Amino acid sequence: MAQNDLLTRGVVEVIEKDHLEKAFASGKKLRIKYGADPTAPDLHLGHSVALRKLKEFQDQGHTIVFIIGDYTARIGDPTDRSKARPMLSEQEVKANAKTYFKQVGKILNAKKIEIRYNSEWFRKLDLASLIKLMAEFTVQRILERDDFTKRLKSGTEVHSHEVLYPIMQAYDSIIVEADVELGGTDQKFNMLAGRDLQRHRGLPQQDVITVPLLVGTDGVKKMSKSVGNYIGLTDEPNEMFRKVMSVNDDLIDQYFTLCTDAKRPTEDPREAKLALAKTIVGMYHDAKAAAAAEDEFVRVVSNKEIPSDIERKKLKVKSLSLTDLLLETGMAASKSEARRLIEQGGVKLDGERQTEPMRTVALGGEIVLQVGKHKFLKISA
RNA sequence: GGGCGCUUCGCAUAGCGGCAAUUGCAUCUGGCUGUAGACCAGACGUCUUUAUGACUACGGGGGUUCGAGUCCCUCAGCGCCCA
Repeated sequence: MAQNDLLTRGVVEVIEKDHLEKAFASGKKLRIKYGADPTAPDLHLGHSVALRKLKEFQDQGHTIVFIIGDYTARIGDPTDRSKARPMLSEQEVKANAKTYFKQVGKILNAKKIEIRYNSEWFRKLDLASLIKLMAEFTVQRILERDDFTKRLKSGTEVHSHEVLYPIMQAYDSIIVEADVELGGTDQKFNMLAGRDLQRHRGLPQQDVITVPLLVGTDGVKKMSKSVGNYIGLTDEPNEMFRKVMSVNDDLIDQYFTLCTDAKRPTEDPREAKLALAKTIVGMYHDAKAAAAAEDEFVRVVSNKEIPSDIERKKLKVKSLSLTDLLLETGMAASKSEARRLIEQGGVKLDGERQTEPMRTVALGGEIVLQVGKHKFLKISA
């Protein structure tokens, strides 16, 4: 990829651009810092935006420094009170990191990454040093952060430890001697805090690159696992294909730019999205799987045929009511739900719509049970 | 330390003693369509002999009452204000 694309495609802002360009021109190998959260080891396309950018730098011979924020994770973040996020043990952090880097390896050369756990230095930081560190920032400066301001205005609480996050992240930059820090636009403030601290200590300031936050499949909120609008890097080809196809039309261009190296081939949204889905599945699986997924999609979704590969389940009984069948096979969570689905016309047996909840189903050979549009199950006695 | 208030479906909300309980979002089903979205219709505690049915539910426990989400006491969690 051309060097000028490096700082433009899929990039929102570069601070300081001139400085960074000079550094590139000098041929110096830079240390590029990226923060990772070990609490959520499942990566999705949203993460891939930053990772793909890092990959470009890696290909130029720069060093990617991954900071695993295990220290903060182990303290637990009470901001999200609804979840009462549990503290992670050392083993859990390690296990998460392992799955994390396995997925990162789909994009970056994992062997060349420098991995640092921030517990390495925070564990040793005593109170006196922490106070000294905090003295290097003013409360005003910290409260400038957008979400703090908003929460203060609206009366939502801001826990006092939260103001430490930007400070800790800034400290990370000092320790790993970052030349550049890369992150989503939501990280801008924290990354700039790194610059502040470096300047304050008379160190060279890191440059900051922000990348866009990918909007999720719903077309509204940023992609995240908890919202459920995500496309996971480890999703099965068919599922991945389907999810890409369900992306809002307005996002097609954005997805091409941020998630692939390709360009949108055509104006037609359906065709463009098929190409997009095929490209993305090809990236995280392979071309063969992508082609198969496309066939499957056309067959099942476009032509409404039965999928080629359906899960099977054996039942021990010879006959039972339709409601019980849904319950037994786990296609419905309760009898009431099963009844509801049947009454609303969402249940088919061998392609025939069923409307009678109490009818008895005789099990002999194989029958195909369909619930809703996507759930299929092959049942044998 | 003193005063006030909050806790109801995944989230958010209504609820001045008759409530399986409002509304929005989310979710699910059906319709429409180029997949999705948007849009339209419906559902959204469980169970059954499907009924003006039974049971379980409005933070926990106790009480008043024919009857309590609603009133009283108490415990817990959370928040606001004054000092």
